[in-house]
Amino acid sequence: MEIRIKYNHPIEVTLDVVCGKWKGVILCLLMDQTLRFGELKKEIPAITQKMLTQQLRELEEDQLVNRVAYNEIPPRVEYSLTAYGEDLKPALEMLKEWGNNHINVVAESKLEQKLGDLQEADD
Amino acid sequence: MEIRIKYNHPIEVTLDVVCGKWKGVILCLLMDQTLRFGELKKEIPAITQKMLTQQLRELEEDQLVNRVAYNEIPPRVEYSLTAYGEDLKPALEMLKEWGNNHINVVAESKLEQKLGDLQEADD
DNA sequence: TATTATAGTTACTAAAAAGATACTATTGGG
DNA sequence: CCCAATAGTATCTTTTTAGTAACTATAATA
Repeated sequence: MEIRIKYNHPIEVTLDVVCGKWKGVILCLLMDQTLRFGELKKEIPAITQKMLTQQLRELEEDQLVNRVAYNEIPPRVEYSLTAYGEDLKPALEMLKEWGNNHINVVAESKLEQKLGDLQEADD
Repeated sequence: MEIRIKYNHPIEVTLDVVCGKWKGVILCLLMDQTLRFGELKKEIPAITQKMLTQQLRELEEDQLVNRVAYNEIPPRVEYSLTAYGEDLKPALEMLKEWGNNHINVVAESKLEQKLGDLQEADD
C-alpha cells in the first residue's frame, strides 16, 4: 500500500485505512462477530491466504482490529474489532446499505466498462 | 481500475466506486457545491490534470457525478453530485468525521510503516 | 501575430498492488 | 513414520494504478 502521511482532507484518513481490496469486507464481517483466520477465509472465498494475512496485518497496524493468538496446536487466531474499529460501524453500515441500493446501477456501469475494454483489446 | 462485476458483499459495491485515489475527496468537495474542473484542481493541489479527469470520468460513469459542459471559450465544465451521489452524503460525512477523530492514530501508524520501509531499504 | 485561459488528451514510465505457487511449523492420531 | 489441521511465509510474476511531460483546441485580447 502506498503510504500517505500528510492529509489535506479528513476523509483521506479513513479511506486510506478502509480501501485495501478486502478491508471493507473484513471489517463488515468483524462488525458483529469475532472470527478465526480460517472462518474469514471461508466467508471470502476469492481471497488468497497471502492477501488475507496482509490485509489483517495492516488493519491491525492501523489499530482497527485485534489479533489474539492462542498457544495451541493446530494454531488458533481470533480477529475482532478494536474500539477504533467499532467507531467505524455506523459508516460501514451506511456504505453497505448504499451498496445494496445501488448495486444494479454500479454493476451495469462496470459491465459496460468491461465490454468497452474487450472491444479495445480487439483493435 | 480493476473491474469487479460480481459482488459477494454489498459494501464492495460502494468501495469500488469510492476508492479511487481521489474519489472520496472529490465527492466530499462536491457534497455541498458545484465546482468547475479548475476549482476542483485548486482544492486538491496534489492531483494532476490527468488524474482529475480520470477520476471524474469514472465517477460520471458510475453515475455519482454530473458533468455539464458549456459551449464557451475558454471552456467551462461544471461538476456536481447526481441523486445517487447525494445518497452517499451521510456515509461520506461519517467517514470524514471518523478521519477527523482518528487522524493521529492513523498518521502515527503510517509514519511507523514508513520508517520501517526506509530501514528495509538500507539492508 | 503572439499570448492567455480552460479543459482536456496522449504516450511513455515507474511504482504499487495483487496473484500463483510452493514452503514452514507443530502435535495428535492412525 | 506419515498424515491432517491451522495459520501462516517466501518468492516470483503479472496486472493495475499513478506519475511525467508534452501536446490539442478555440476565441478574445494585447
